[in-house]
Amino acid sequence: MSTNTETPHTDSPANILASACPSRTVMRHLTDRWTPMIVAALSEEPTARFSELKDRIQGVSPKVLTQTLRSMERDGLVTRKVTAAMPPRVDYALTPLGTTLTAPMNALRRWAQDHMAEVLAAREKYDQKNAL
Amino acid sequence: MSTNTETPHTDSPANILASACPSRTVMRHLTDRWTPMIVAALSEEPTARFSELKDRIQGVSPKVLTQTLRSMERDGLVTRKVTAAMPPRVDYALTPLGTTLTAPMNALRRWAQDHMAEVLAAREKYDQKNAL
DNA sequence: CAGGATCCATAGGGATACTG
DNA sequence: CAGTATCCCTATGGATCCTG
Repeated sequence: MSTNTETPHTDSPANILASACPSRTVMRHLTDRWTPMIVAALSEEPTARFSELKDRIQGVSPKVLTQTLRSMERDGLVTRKVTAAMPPRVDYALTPLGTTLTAPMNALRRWAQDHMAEVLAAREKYDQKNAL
Repeated sequence: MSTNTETPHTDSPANILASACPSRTVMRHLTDRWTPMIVAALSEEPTARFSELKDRIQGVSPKVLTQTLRSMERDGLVTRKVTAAMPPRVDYALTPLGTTLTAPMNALRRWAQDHMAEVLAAREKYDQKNAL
């Protein structure tokens, strides 16, 4: 496909640390406030309606949930299937690409949950030392 | 320690999806704009000076880098060692706790880098379909 | 039900200049 | 060198009301 016959599949100069690298925009979306939670919810319940998501992800507003879902859809992480009817029904699910995200994303989720206490303790200690 | 003699070590009701759960604040810090990059940098180079970090993490301003490092220090992820001298020298490194983060965090980083092209392609396709 | 529309608040973060 | 100090801006996200 390319004129370069060397390094056939190692052609990933992508680097988060480089400011011009597009992978940064990818990373930023992955770290959007609600993205990890949507991934978490959809990895537990493979397909979910809008209001199911809204209920399971406590505290998210409909507007922002929509925004984030759209962004994820645009990035190819999520599918949106509309079933025209009354009342309307829209189902969200992870794409194959999105599914490959669940492992790393849930790992991060677990880290946050598992180390919550340690982090909280560290914060207290830090705040004490540095004069509340 | 507790009056509850059951489920001795399963006492982690931490859940990202619950709005009141403190793990959310942990997660939010993990997904701060520059946190993943600092973890990436410090996992490659175990100890680094301020300006080294600033150079390796392209585009970060000194102010925001300081902010993020402070926040990570407070959360117990990073140590800050000052060597008083002229010129001053400050070294940053991951704590043991912070080190346990490198795996999940770098997994996410790799995902972003490895799937960059796919995501970019998905975006283009989406934008075309939905009238640029 | 699934959002779109609107208005609004704030905090995250950028640029620059300065200092111990 | 390793930051602070300032000023500023806009993008993220919250609240509320409305609609196909």
